[in-house]
Amino acid sequence: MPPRPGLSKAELEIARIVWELKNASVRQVFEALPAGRDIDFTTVQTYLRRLEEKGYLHAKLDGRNRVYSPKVRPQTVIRETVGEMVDLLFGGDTLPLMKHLVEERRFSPDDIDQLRQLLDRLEGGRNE
Amino acid sequence: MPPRPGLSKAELEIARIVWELKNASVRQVFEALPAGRDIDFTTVQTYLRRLEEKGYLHAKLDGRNRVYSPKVRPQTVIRETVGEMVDLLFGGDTLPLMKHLVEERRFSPDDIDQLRQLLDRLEGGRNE
DNA sequence: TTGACTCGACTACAAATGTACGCCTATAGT
DNA sequence: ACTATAGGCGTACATTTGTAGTCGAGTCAA
Repeated sequence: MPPRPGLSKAELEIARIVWELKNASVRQVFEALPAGRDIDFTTVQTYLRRLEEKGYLHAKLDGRNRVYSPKVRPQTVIRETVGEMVDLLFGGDTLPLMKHLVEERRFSPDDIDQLRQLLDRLEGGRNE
Repeated sequence: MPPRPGLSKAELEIARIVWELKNASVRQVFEALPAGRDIDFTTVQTYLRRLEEKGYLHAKLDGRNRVYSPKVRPQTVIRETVGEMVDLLFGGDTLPLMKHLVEERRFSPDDIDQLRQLLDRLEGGRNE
């Protein structure tokens, strides 16, 4: 089986909304768009259709309305997308991305704590 | 001024090579392609031309050869690309991406140490 | 000086992407 | 029943992306 074709930006945006809602009709997705994101209803329809074609979403009929739900797990899409970006931007090396994030994006002290704990847990696992 | 148009994957791949080489002719870029990446010389030419058009690379003539060099700093491109991905995948929230990376990608104990140190430095800065 | 090469410029072109229109039918209100 | 709506479906279409071919001018070797 050919690997799933990748998601475009617009498609990803829409897919994310479906993930959040778990289950959504075109209209629901449309209405969930952030204010200011000004695209046509039918455009959303098209993205959802493509998402289904590409195998990322599942659609079932509720009466004559299509209700979309995730098919591929978000986790998977995230892994693929991030992986691709790491490859392209850092030649596959994750650490530089981490460094970039820590340096360039603002973290609250709270976030930093959480990260520290994550790292600790990792190390724990390793030593077990 | 309109914001620079984004880079496509193939373009990013090529741009990265130029960043590495600092300075490169089409042929040098072509030859620096990883084994197995089988695209035509003229294709590379096209990507470089587009990169120049989009304002990411600077080209100067060395005799009749074009030599490309970075114009926009890699740092900037990385920031934009990563930022966009964080928006798309995590609604702009960086922490989940960090978590994802820590959980899903393998880090060596050494990497973990480096990350810890990064975090420490951050906190130091904050408390100063 | 005649090939054999190499580049740069221009052109080409299919696929993917971003975005929307139009038509038909079911549905709800009157 | 009659009309104004809303949704589904198919279609459209410009732009961007991935990829390459052609042609003409310079360059090097014989």
